[in-house]
Amino acid sequence: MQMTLKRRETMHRLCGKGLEIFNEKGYYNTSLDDILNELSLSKGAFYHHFKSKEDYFINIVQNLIVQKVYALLVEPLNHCEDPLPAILESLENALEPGKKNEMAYGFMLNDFLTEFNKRNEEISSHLKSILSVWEVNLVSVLKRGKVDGHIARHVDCEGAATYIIASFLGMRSLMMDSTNGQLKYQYIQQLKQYFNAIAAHKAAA
Amino acid sequence: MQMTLKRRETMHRLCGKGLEIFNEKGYYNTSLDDILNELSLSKGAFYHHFKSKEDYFINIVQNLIVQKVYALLVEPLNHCEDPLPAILESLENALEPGKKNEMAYGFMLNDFLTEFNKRNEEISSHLKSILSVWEVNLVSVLKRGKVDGHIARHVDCEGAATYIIASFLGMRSLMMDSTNGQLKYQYIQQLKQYFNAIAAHKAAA
DNA sequence: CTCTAAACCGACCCATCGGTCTGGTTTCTT
DNA sequence: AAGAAACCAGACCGATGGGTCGGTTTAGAG
Repeated sequence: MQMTLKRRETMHRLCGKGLEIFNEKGYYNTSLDDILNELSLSKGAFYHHFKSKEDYFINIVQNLIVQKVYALLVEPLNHCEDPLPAILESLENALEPGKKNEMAYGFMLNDFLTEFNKRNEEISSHLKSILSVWEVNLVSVLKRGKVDGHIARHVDCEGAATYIIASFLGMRSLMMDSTNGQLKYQYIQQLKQYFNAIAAHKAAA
Repeated sequence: MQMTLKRRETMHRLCGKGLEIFNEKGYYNTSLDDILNELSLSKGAFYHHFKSKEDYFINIVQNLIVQKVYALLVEPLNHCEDPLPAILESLENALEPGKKNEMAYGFMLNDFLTEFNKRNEEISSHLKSILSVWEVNLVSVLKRGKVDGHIARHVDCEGAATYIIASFLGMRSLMMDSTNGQLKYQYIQQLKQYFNAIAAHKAAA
């Protein structure tokens, strides 16, 4: 039983540090030794726990990234009254630079998505399925908002969800280097304009 | 003189095929031999014309990609009356799948941007400067639109430009695999909503 | 204290790929 | 014709990095 604990602990350390460095330098630009040296572990230790670099990364995706996306972008939408402000807040939150240099700028789906596209079908599909979860949830929240009278009836919820996701992914691309806080502010402002266009406008209260 | 022509012709073939394959498989995932075999050329030929793979790609960026962006996204905006519809059309155009399988889906700035980020500062900066040209032009066109009374006075043109670019880049991320024509349609529709929000609404005509 | 198996080490293997080098062939110049 | 310069072929080099393998340590069970 203790051995299983040790195993878990090591795997956990590997995954955590792995995500950190992969996010920093990219998957293909990070060698196993880069990570292993950092943790003072050896190749042998690594291959004792994971069958390949790919297997390792999939593990990271499914354990850490999924959780991150869910916590930041999915869950917060499910306990709100008016969806539009809630979505806005979740996006703003996800674009927030992490405390210290840890996991800067929310999460990194877009970078990985692009990196694995046309290069590793397996990993790509895992990442895409994460996006899909987000999208489905967005659509459902938007539809609810329509029923509740917060969103105009003419709005195409699927289209809106896609559009929101696209703008968010693109924003992360633009923010990838320059720590330009301005960008985030601009984005939120413009998104508000868009949300204003699809919100239900109550008869003058 | 003839020699110079030969040189140009070979370099041109190399760049064309290079962009095609790099776009297809990514820069780091494409070896020189991949390209050379396709053209029945040798390493010797290659290194006679370019000093390195990096030099080669920069050549491609500055000759081919710059032109593509300019022709698709910059130039069309400079001879229009109302900027908003013109922008919309240029984006729609840029998302169009190329004829045949040649240069599918407009261009590929976002993919390269992500690939070189944190990996090759030199190439990154070239790519970013292309984005910058686009952005500056967008801003200037939007400002003109404001003066001409097509765009509401309260609009932050810089913010709007950033937002448009972000949504476009993100859209290309989403479209990268699935040949989902639906996506493009959805995007254009939602963008229209946004444009509607920042357009100047003439007093009931 | 032993014995076993999990955990771990690190030298090694090997495929890939950017880049070099040598030498050959075509093309232009004189 | 002949020499130079451009052009190209392809064997080779060196570094990198994923993956392997035999051996060593550690820790819990009996």
